[in-house]
Amino acid sequence: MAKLDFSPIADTTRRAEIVALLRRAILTGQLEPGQKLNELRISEQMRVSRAPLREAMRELVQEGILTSIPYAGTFVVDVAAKDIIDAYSLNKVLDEFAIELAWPQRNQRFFDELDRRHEAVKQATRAVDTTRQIETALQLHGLVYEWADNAVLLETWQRLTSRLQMYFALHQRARNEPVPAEDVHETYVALLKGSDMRAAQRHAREHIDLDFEELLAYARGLEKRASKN
Amino acid sequence: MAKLDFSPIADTTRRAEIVALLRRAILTGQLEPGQKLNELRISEQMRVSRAPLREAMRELVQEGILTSIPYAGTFVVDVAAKDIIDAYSLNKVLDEFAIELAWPQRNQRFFDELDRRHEAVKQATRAVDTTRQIETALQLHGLVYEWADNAVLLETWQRLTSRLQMYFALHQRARNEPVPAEDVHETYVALLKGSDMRAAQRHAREHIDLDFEELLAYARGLEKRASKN
DNA sequence: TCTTGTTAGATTGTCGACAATCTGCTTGTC
DNA sequence: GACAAGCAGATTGTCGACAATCTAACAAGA
Repeated sequence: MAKLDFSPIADTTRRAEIVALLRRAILTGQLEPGQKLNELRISEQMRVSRAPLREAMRELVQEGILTSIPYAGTFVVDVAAKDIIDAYSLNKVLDEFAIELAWPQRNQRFFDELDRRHEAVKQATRAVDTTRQIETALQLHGLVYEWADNAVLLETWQRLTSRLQMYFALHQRARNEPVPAEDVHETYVALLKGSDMRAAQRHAREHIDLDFEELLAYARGLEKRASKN
Repeated sequence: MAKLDFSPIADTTRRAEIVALLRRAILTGQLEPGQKLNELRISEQMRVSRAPLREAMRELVQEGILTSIPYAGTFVVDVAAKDIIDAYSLNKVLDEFAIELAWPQRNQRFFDELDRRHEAVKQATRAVDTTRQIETALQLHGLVYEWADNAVLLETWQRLTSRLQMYFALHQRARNEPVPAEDVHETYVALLKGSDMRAAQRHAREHIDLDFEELLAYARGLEKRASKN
């Protein structure tokens, strides 16, 4: 019998589809921070009842991108400068740990996948598709987590990623100019292929800091706007 | 006007109460790993409809202590040795980070709270209340996270704590003998009061390893039992 | 004018019933 | 006896309606 790996079939519940739809809307910035989600309106738009919609919302609340106040409503989480700083500083620590765990697991398949994802980033960059650019970049960074062989770490990172993606999207949206077309991941990929783990960890930190500077500037703008109200 | 700090009023939704009830049942081991949660039966026992119960379950699924399979049911997560190892190794990294962040924030209030929580552990130990012993020990360890002033880190740890508490409870439940009455936190507390941060971090790691050895032995038993089926 | 009480409208929380799906048993066929 | 098809029961997923609660506007009184 020919050996064939089947991927798991898609979730067939409305709930799962609603979660995907809402998550995408939030992470791409179509739903803005602080915005209220009206259950009746959304359920009518999606042509579903409120039950699966509400269950989906509970999931996203636990995922940390929605926040719920009883009898008041469910809102897209507000983003403060502090949140971005916190997420990034934790991300640094986790990245270092992930690289350490993944390091001995690296093999040809790892390198191939690394190249594949790097290529996806470059392609999105060429196409000037900012949303996809963010997605692919995070997927590139996610590879070490997937290879770290630590389910809890991977899950933690995926939760963190949700917010990072949201922050990036907001950032991109805020500034009207297009994203830089240069490829900042060249060194990162090269180091992950190399033999100096410490160097790779160090670069991951510095690389993150680089993006961080821009994001932080955006965050400060948020703060200023908030203090006006 | 006298200055008075009001704490936020309790959540008044059935959903929130159900979450608390179920979480407690799982973390204390009353609901065993792999066990199926029958919605109709539970909703009748609690005298609520299935809607808030299901929403509560979604939250606990995202929290990582329940797992759901569409049209099949919702189950208490299975615990494998690998899960315990993964959770603990991540916990070590986070502990080190938390201590680093909390270190410059320490003040008299921190030390007072540290003593208070330490006292709570000792009291639970004297009373041979194993469930409470686990709870208080985790709260003691949680202090540095609360003082680290990083919301994302704190939230991550709280999620991790859920599982750790569950693992400990299962462990305690598995062995019939009572828990050791000695106090293993004396050194931990002393080091957090001291001036050598590295020493405190190092001890946190080793201390965790200590508990870990016992837990791992339990985990191996689980593996053996699983392989029989 | 400021505060307090009231009320109407909108929105969230909860309920009971129905639809979709799964599981295990039974039946029939070879 | 082995195996597939089909049926019945139980359980989960979804729906529409009702109850509880909040918000904002308005009225009444100090």
